[in-house]
Amino acid sequence: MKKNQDTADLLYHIAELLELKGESTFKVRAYNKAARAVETLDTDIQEIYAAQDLESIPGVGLAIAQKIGEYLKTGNLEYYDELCKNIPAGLSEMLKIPGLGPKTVQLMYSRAGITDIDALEQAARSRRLRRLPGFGETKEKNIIKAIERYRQRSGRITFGKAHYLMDEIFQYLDRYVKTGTIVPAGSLRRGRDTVGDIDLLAVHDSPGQLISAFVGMPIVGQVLGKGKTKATIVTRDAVQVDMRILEARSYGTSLQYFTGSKDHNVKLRRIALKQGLSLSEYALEDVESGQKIYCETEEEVYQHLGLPYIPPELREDTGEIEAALNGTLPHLITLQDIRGDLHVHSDWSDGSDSLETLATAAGQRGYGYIAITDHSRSLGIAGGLGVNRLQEQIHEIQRLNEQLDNVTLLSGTEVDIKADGTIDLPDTVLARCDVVVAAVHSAHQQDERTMTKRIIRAMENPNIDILAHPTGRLIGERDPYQVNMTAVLEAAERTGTAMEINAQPSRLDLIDVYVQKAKELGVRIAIGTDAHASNGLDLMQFGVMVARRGWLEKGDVVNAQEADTLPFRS
DNA sequence: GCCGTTTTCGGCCCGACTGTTTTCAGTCG
Repeated sequence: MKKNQDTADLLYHIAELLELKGESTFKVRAYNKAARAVETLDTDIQEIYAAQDLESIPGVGLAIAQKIGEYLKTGNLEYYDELCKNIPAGLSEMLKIPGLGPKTVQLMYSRAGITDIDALEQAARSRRLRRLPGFGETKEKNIIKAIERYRQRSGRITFGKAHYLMDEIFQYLDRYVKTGTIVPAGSLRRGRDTVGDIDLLAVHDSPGQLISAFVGMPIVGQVLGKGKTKATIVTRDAVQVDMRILEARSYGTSLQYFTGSKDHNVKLRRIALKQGLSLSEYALEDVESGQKIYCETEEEVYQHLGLPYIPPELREDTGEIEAALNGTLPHLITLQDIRGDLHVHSDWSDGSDSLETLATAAGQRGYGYIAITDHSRSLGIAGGLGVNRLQEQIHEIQRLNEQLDNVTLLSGTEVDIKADGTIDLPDTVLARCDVVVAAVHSAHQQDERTMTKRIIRAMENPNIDILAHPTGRLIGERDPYQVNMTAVLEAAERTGTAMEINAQPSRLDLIDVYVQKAKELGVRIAIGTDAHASNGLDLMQFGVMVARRGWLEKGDVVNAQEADTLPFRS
């Protein structure tokens, strides 16, 4: 569904160009909103276009629908070409420099002829920028620093990296917050698979002291801002972290506000206004009387608006507010619901721990079972098991199970889906396994049609229980392969194959949008850590996060069941 | 440009911080 992303990118770019042109912010917002809606569609936009139903996409009206239509039909958009003609291409990239917005970029272009980042840097270094109205020496220096940061910045980081960085910060600040609390907000709290920057909120008796400690941490590379209630730093490896100090009486409204998403908040505020209430991070305020209602918890905020509590992972304005109004919010799965792990590697292939060690680790986590799914023989590089070794392992697991008390080891394998969709181990051997996980590990470059056919062929093999890391992406390193995920999900439903949410922070696929789609289709989901050592079992929390973002409940997840009721054990 | 259990026209979330301004505009989240 590359066209969805292409279309969304086009709309995003139009929004940027309109911004630079000085168009109404509402128009800009409209294009951005439409772009986001297209980006998160779980249907191929070409199908929607073919059904002449583009305007059914929320945020897409007549004007944008026509533009999308023209683009899909001809591969071009005259309106867009016209915009590009009048605005130098480099201006869009200048907008990406933190601190520079459309007004500033436009001013620098019209008054100083600056059309890209290189020219901007030159102007700043030669002290020509400070002559512009509203500019000064400080601003000039800040722009130079911002450009340097922009050039070394790595973009969004994985949720896992953000999570571990947050832990590190908490450990450091621990001694300062004995009398208060610090919690994450923003996309980190919502559990997005990538995080742009880290938002932290704190309640503390001596805000000044906490802010000073925060900007003085050893990991700080640069302090971008430091005020009474908020500070912003960039770590040495270029991750931005914001810290805000809150008042205890406003904790609920503030946490709600800074958790976002922006779209969720906008809709929530609109609902508030309809009830005569203005919602800010400080309080709910009666518009007429000016009376303030303080909320110490998020639950109170939602309650005052007549809504049940909406978990952070759902707050993306993808129907959660409507579901809350209708009383149809899901009871999201939690880490405590997980009973086992169905994707684990041992030292029989490229893992580092023995079967016994893994069994013990599973027990320590309260699991009833884990499936040992070492690589099959195609992955020679990962020490893949051939038929004989796998049979040996099956015997060894049977032997161990007789000694184990609370944990059952399931014998399994992670087989390779070859380029033509066949499996690299014979069915006779697969049939002897408790769990067979299948995945693509090669020929990622196949076109969408070939890849889709390949995967579906594998799923039609009755021995295949789970399709692992279904898009093959490695966040920030490798794009997902081209595959028609809707067709794959329909095949999963038809063949009874479970789709995996791979809990590795660099993978985290199936992604949330398709998890939700899978649920709608009645496809089961397995959350697997793909652990290569016993501590890798702890990655489960990241997989559960994705499941929650996909609206999953306990009953939707295979490994939230006990071993004896697993659907594919015969 | 989109949208409608007060609206098909007139709205569209709200406040902190910064740098430059003597009272505010721009940017960000």
